Amino acid sequence: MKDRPLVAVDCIIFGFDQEDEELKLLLIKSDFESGKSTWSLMSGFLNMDETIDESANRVLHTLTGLTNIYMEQLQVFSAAYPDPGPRTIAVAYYALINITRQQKLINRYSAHWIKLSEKPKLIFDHDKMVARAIKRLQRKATTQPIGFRLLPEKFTMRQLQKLYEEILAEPLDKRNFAKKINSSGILMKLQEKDKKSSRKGSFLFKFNPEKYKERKEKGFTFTL
Amino acid sequence: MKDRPLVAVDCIIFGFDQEDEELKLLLIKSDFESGKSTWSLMSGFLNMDETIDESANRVLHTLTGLTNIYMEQLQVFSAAYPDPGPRTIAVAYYALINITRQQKLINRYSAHWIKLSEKPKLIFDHDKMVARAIKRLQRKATTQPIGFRLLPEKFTMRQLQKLYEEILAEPLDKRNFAKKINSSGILMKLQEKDKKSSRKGSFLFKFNPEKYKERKEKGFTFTL
DNA sequence: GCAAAAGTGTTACCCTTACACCCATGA
DNA sequence: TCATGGGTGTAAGGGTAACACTTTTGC
Repeated sequence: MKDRPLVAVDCIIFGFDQEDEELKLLLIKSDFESGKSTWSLMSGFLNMDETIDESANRVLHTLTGLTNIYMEQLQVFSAAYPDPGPRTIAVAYYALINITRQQKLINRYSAHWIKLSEKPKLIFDHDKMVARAIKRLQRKATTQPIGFRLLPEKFTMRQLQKLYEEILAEPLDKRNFAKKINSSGILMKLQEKDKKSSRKGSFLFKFNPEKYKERKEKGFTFTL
Repeated sequence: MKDRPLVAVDCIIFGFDQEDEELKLLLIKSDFESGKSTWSLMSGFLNMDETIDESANRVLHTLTGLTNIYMEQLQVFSAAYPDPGPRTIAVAYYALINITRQQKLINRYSAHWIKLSEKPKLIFDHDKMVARAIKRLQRKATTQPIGFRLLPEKFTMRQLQKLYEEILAEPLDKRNFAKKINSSGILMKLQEKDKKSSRKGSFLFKFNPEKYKERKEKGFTFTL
């Protein structure tokens, strides 16, 4: 009989903070060993009665209390973990969540939203996982309409653009961006305006999943 | 202490047959249970002293005797395997190999090259894995110059086009194809001609990895 | 000389990009 | 009335896609 490794599930959790308009990561701080703090991704172990996807969802749910979150498997990382302890392999998932929705449960686990630009060094090969997740997110977000998962239900064109600028790490042209998004026809323009960010106020939009589904069936593909 | 699953490694092995110009899969036929034959991917189990990548290479090497093969991890599949037996998760890899290079070892394992278009039903969730691998290959091949891995060192423009037509499952325009490939500048046109396929003969080409590396460093990206 | 595949350019269209001014509002 | 962000159109250029005829050679 073969030996078996322990299977960990590590979650790269992206959030977009509308306050400071930055992309953030949800990280866990463990203060073991006399003040030397260590940062890591949120992790758990696979149970024998669940699939890996279920496991990842459970881990995320435990931390945030959230369900129905966009999650996708990245890949398996099997680099040797620090020697003592059993052989472990890690399956990495990334998740997209809307930051404002929850804050209660997070603090219980000493989890913190950290700006991507200020990411500390993480344990094990978690840094590699994050790098990989960013690349995947960049591709996915320009290929499928998943960016909306990081925003509240109603959002302004400006917020959406800022989000994509953060994801792609490059500035985008305001007019061209609006043109492209509008021509895709998968957003509903609401009559409401958000007046927080300017005196004039800016129109709110909503993602329209039915419209997207309908177009997709006709061969349309979202591309930014 | 957590329970631990058995970790299998399953290989989706693509080959391009220059004889009949078709994309093929290397599949294993097991004739257990009175004539009822079952098809599957080439599989093995993870050893505790190797990474997953190493494991996949070992499995492939065992079957084909080949080393230095293009392999890439697809993802983990953890669907419930037929009930009896230990809990297993499977890491799928896909590989690209040049069919003509080896045939000896393959037969020992009753492995067969099967046309993609004639793929039988496979055990477990191997069908899902294959479907996934094809999609991945389609994306990768139009994005990075990996198609050459499926051809011998020297090949004609026509063979390359046929290969891409197989991968993408759609016909391509001869002139536009040559134009694009040539303008990428990563092929060397040799003086030799291959005279097997026509009286006139067609020029042979070689992939030029140095040139590709050089261009890539200047920001060039291969796209078909 | 003819059959069979190889090789080669041009044009139209679309999509992408660059770019600047007026509008609405609250203070 | 003015400061602030919101909203909008056009023109040029580059890239993609469609398309047909000539060349070479073995038989």
